[in-house]
Amino acid sequence: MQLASTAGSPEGRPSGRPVSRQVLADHVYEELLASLMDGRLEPGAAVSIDGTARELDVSPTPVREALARLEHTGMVRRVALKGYRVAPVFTREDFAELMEARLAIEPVNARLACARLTPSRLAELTQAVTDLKDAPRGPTFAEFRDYLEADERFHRLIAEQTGNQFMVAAYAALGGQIQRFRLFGGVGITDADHAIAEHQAVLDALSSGDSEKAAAAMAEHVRMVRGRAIADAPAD
Amino acid sequence: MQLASTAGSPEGRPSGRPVSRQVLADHVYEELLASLMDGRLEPGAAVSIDGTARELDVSPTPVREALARLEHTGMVRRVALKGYRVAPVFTREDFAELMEARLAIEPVNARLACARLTPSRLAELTQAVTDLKDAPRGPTFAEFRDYLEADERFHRLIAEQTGNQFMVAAYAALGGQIQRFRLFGGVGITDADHAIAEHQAVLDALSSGDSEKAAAAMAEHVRMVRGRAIADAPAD
DNA sequence: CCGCCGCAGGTCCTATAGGATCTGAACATG
DNA sequence: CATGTTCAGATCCTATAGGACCTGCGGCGG
Repeated sequence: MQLASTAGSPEGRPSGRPVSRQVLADHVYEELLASLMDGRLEPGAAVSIDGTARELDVSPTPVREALARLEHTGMVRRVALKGYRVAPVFTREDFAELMEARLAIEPVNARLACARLTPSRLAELTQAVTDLKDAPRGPTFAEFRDYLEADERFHRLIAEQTGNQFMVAAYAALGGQIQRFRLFGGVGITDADHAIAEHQAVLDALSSGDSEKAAAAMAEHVRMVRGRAIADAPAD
Repeated sequence: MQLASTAGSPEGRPSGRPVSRQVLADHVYEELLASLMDGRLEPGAAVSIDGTARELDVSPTPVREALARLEHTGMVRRVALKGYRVAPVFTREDFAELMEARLAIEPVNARLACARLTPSRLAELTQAVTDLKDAPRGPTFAEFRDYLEADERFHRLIAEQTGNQFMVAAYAALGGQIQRFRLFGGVGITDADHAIAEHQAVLDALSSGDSEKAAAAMAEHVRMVRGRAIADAPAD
């Protein structure tokens, strides 16, 4: 088994990955996803297949495949013969619907995760909350990027800890939207102190082993997020 | 604005769709999805890109795009540089997880749908239950195909009736798996009489306007499905 | 008889070419 | 001035070509 060297690239990989070779479409997918998550692509902006291919210096074929995958996540939308566009900005109704969905799913995740929590996973969750507390919260995006990442990681870890592939899939279908909303929903991280306290409460409930308490703490957290966003968000 | 005539097709569309032209990749996607839903592609079977392209008489490019979309539904799985395979058979654990996820999502859907049920939607739901009762239940697949379709339609209509795009997405992520399990999970439609009664109960609760009752009826239905499947399914 | 090697076919992956369509702007006309 | 037309560029969509990799099979040496 030798390293992949699909194209010329005569200099070889820096310290080549031994296995799990990567396909160009995967690279394009991750690149586009990062652009969407980081807000480099604004809602409504067109995502040209040919243009992206030129920008990433690949052919349109892998870009087309990456975008086809992205479409199913709701981050981009496609119109036949017209191309892809970044999904439009969230309205208040969208936000209310998203929170309703989170309320249906995340407390269940917390309850299931609590029942089979392992020490190593608990450590990861604790680390996420610690990162949340330590993350800078400056005004520019670069400065609260780590905060958002830790927040998303906390919720995703709980979903994964359920051990239920379908609950993970259901959360993943929402997770990207949650992240996107944080960027463009009009509410910054003015609620950091409250949010950190709520995350800590969820973590405490989980480590106590009381499933119902964990579910309740998560439900309370989501409700509080909803309440603060409604209070802060500008009228649309 | 004129009709699409992408390829030769000199005879034109039978009664051409005025708008919403179709792209080859869409056609391939629907064709593959139908094959998966109908069980023509068995779990674990390889889905060759080139082979599918030859079979449908198109180039590999649209097939690749269609498969990229299908991957995100969980119906097929992809291994880099090795191709796509139909997702493997459900185990008992998979089934238990799927039912857990349904229990988290579908009662919420019933409650939300109940709160904003329109007469026309109620008529559609009633029709679905009627179709369920009238559908043949013979031993061969062709004979209970309509039964499965009506069953899936009933649940999907409720999800759509919530008016919540995220709950629809969450259900859709499960819907395909539910359908697939019905085909290969080892349990046929021996439970039709019970299932029909439960669907009727959900419908009655919905039309009564009692949201909590609707949610309870749906939860009961899912629990009963789980119970019957566990009783019927062979040990794996 | 058993293991190794080369080869052919199939498959995946990417790039490229070319036809069809959309978009926007310049231009002509009432 | 308003409106319709034309045209060029960009874009989408599909087909095709070719390189890299895997797999199975027949032949050869031990």
